[in-house]
Amino acid sequence: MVADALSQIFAALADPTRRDMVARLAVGDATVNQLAEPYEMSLQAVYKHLRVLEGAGVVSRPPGPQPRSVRLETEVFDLMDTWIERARRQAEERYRRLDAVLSAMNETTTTETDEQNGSVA
Amino acid sequence: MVADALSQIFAALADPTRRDMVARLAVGDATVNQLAEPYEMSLQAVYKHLRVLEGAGVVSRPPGPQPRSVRLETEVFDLMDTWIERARRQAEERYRRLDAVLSAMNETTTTETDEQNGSVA
DNA sequence: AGGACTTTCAACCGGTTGGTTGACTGGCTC
DNA sequence: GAGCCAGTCAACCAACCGGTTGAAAGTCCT
Repeated sequence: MVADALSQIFAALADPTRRDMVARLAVGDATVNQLAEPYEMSLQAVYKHLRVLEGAGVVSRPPGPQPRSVRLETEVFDLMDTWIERARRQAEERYRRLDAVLSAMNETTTTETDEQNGSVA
Repeated sequence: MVADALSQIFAALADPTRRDMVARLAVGDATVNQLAEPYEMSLQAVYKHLRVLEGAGVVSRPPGPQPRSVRLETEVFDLMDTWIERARRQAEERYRRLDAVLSAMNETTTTETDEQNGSVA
């Protein structure tokens, strides 16, 4: 196992319950019980989710007195952003290049170009 | 199942092979065979990955002549960004607020006071 | 029509996941 | 030290995932 960091982060955030926990933790730290309170599932299930988030580095649990706190670890956002923005930038750049090529072709060759497109799903 | 869009997107990107496909598709469209070429796995396995990406809306396959092309669908990046940045912003704002409170406490009350807790409703 | 190639479906397998229940530990407070 | 409460571990289960193989459609070109 020990999947790479990004895989773990994305996988951790692929669950709605876990995303909700993260959203709530962004507002403020919480204990396991506070975290579990809104959900229907058992406390143990929440704890398991927590361990997934912790394993992905999305969350940390500084040791402390009885009601241990859970804290959001915001660096993972940077990791995701880096990957996402890289892909996005490359794609956009490519589209720009493609447009350039197309318009260049349009200028030089005045032949017809019936290009019908209807994307969108 | 029809899990919500974000869950599907995150889950799709949680696999290294799939992320690699996306990275390569950001550079340019490809056919399934071209996509599959670098990997050890069977063509069918690649196809399955493709369907996951397609199901998440990360990728589209406009109908066309025999070697069908696979195209990256960049809108999903916006969806992820929106979620990520919202969480990040809230967390940062909260830390800023916390810092303000702490420094304020440091200034006004130079004596007693160990009121340190960060709980949440 | 035949043949090659691409695409897709289906069944199967081992490992992981999300959830359950039950039991156990660790600290605090009487 | 008894008891409670928060947190944790372990076993189990059904469902899902990533991969395989085998077979069936399409689709294109002679």
